Amino acid sequence: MTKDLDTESRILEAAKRVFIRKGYAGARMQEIADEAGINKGLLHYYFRNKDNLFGAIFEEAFRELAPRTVEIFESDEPLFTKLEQFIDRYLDFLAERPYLPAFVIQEINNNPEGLLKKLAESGFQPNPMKLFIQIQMEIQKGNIRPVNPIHLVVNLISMCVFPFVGRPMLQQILQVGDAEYLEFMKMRKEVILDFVKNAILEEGGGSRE
Amino acid sequence: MTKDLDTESRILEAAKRVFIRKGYAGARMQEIADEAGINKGLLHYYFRNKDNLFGAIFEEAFRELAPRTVEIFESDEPLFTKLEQFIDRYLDFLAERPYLPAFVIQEINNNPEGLLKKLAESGFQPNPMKLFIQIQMEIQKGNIRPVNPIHLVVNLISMCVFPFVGRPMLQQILQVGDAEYLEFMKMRKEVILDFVKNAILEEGGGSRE
DNA sequence: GTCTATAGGTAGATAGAC
DNA sequence: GTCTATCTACCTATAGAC
Repeated sequence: MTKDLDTESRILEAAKRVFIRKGYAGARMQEIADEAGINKGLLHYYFRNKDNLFGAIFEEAFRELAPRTVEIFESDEPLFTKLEQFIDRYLDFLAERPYLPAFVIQEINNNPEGLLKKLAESGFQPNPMKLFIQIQMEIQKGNIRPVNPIHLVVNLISMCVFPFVGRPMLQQILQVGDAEYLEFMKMRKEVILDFVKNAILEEGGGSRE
Repeated sequence: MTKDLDTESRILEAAKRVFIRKGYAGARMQEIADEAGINKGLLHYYFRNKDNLFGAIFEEAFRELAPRTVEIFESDEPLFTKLEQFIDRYLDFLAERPYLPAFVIQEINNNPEGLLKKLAESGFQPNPMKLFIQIQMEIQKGNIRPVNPIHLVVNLISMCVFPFVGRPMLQQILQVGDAEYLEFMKMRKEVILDFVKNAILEEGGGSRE
């Protein structure tokens, strides 16, 4: 439990937990109040209504998640260093917030117009061009196989994020218990990096830088 | 619009659309009635309550989705034929029901106890062992690199499903419009198969059977 | 700032006419 | 089977005491 933070922070923490657990439509102001150890009235005192409270949570969640996701676009490192750092940091990040991506994706899917418009207005404009060009250069140099940069990035993100988003379904399909799944997740950094490297490295090919 | 089907089917079709669009908690019986072109009373006449109606939709959705997902476990084909067939059929299937996996995943995530229990009771018990053993055999024969079978299957499913589940987010990150994304999705069968093959084929290695 | 009480609206479910 | 009207419960939001 969050101890003696100020009330606003307690509300935000509680709201985050409830919204992530139930989604916007399934969350109840009463449940958030209970979880924060206060009463409903105070929720409306601090945040005028449910939309406002949700907006604060969603924006915070997105601000946490998005920079990590697009981090791979910004760095100046060589391609394989970049890939390795991205996988390493992103999986660490997700391991500490395993429910974050499913929450963000669910809410965007349920309300694409509203939420995506707000994100665009808030100036969220990632720029993947630098990475795409870097990949093209490596192809021209003969270091990696000819791969479509967009597909490479989508494959990478998919392999990192989906095991969190689709965890219950994957466990059901693969008939894997909780302990086994956690063990499985620990190995993924190495597995994904190997998988991607082997998929794109030119066989005879040049240097890895 | 669904034309002159019998009422029950019209309700099911409408409910499916609304539940998929809004999720269980966000869906309104009124909206389903409107979408079916009938009134609320009839919903309760055919399906006693919201839970019942949702149950019918979810079970149908899951029955559609799950066999496709685990289809890869059943076939008797050689490994690479199996992979190719799975990617081909699964992406065709998803292209016609792009919102299905996000819906199923969202509802399982929001209510894991209830829905997973029902699935287990309904006898959904996939058996991935045959595929896992087949992969091990190929490794022993030196045809493919030593890869953990679970990770291979998770990587494959992730690359197939996530572009549908996370589409709005991916488009936002990659700054890609609708037309461009559809174009991108058309290429994915080939891309995923190539990616996986290159990732796991032993370089010097043996036959591809 | 924090509480209790309650207003106002809406959603699911039922009753009953046709 | 299908409709309208209505009940009941719940949920968001507000009012007002402390």
